[in-house]
Amino acid sequence: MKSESKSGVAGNVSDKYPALSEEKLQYIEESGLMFETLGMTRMSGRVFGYLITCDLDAVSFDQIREAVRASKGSISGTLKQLMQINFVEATSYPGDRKTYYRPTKVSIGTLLNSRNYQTRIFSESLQKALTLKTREDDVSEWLLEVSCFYEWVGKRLRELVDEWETIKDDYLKKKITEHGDE
Amino acid sequence: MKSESKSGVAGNVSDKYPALSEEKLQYIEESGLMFETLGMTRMSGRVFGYLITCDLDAVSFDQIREAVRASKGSISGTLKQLMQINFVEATSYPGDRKTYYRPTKVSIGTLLNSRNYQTRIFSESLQKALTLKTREDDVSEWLLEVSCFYEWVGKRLRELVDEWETIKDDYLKKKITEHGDE
DNA sequence: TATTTTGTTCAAAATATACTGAACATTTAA
DNA sequence: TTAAATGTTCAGTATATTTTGAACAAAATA
Repeated sequence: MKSESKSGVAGNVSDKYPALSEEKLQYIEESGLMFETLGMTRMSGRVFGYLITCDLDAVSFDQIREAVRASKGSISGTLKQLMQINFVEATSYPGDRKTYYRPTKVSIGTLLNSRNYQTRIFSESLQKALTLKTREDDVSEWLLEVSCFYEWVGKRLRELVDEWETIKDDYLKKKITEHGDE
Repeated sequence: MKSESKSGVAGNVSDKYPALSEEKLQYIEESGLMFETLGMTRMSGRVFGYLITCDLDAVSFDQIREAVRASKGSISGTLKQLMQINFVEATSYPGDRKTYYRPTKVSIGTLLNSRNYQTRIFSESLQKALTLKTREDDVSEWLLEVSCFYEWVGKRLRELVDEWETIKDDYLKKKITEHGDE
């Protein structure tokens, strides 16, 4: 016999795992759309959104599958993607043959670096354009300034990461007391 | 700087406009692929790539159309896109009913700002995830640190733009003499 | 050995996006 | 007024991407 949905809204696939709150389900969808605007797949956003809000140390393939309501194939491919870009990592437990997944808590430096990748590509393309020009005009000037700026700012950003490491404890403490504890 | 080859290797669609060098045609395609990786359309990259390398103050719809070999409809839509995001601007000349297009030479500050847009979206999404969690764990800690870092770095980046404005003349001068004039 | 668990793979279907080309609108020129 | 120039719009087509679902593989268990 199939079990009926407990929450009157959208029925759950099964009752194997505790149901997610309506808010979390909604967040998972939002995260999917957000990842899409970042050029990734909607599914990868859903999976990541689930992993960072599920309040569990790590979750199984099937648990993810149920949370985001997708096929095994889709989950399999998506997890591979997310692990490839180091957004997600796998764990396992002795006496358990399942693989468990959790968000990778990558360092600020790493995040900033991948964030800079696209900018670098763009900047390098502008530099190349400059070499192809046969006359000097305000476009040449602009191309030169922009590509130089990105080169310069790249260096400065690396310094900023170090600076953050030294001040972050104070900054975070201030932030937490501002909002009050939970 | 390189000199333009007049005898195009691959036959052009028409001889209305001077042929582009093989190198520039190749760059235009590269630019298309690059824009695609940035989440934009290939055609917008081709058009922008043409505009920044064409060595003309501004070019007509038809000139663009011939350079990138696309339909009128595609050029029309693409130019609209590029003007929408302020990568391209239109000009006109008295006694000439055509519209001419050229790359917008936007300020460093503006570029940095639009570059930050996606990051801000991502960071805000992580903040929201934090509010949905029902327990404190290392994911909460990570979410808090990352979103705080982005908030902080946003401020610092605005300072960097000011700093750039004060040093850029020296920086560019150094850059130019490094490479030597051609 | 046979069966169950835990996934992976891949062809096909569903979906989304970009591009073309013809019809249309608008303005200027003849 | 007619014709030419300059684009725009949009339906249909072409392409690319994502997702599904069934078949498959490997490992553990009965």
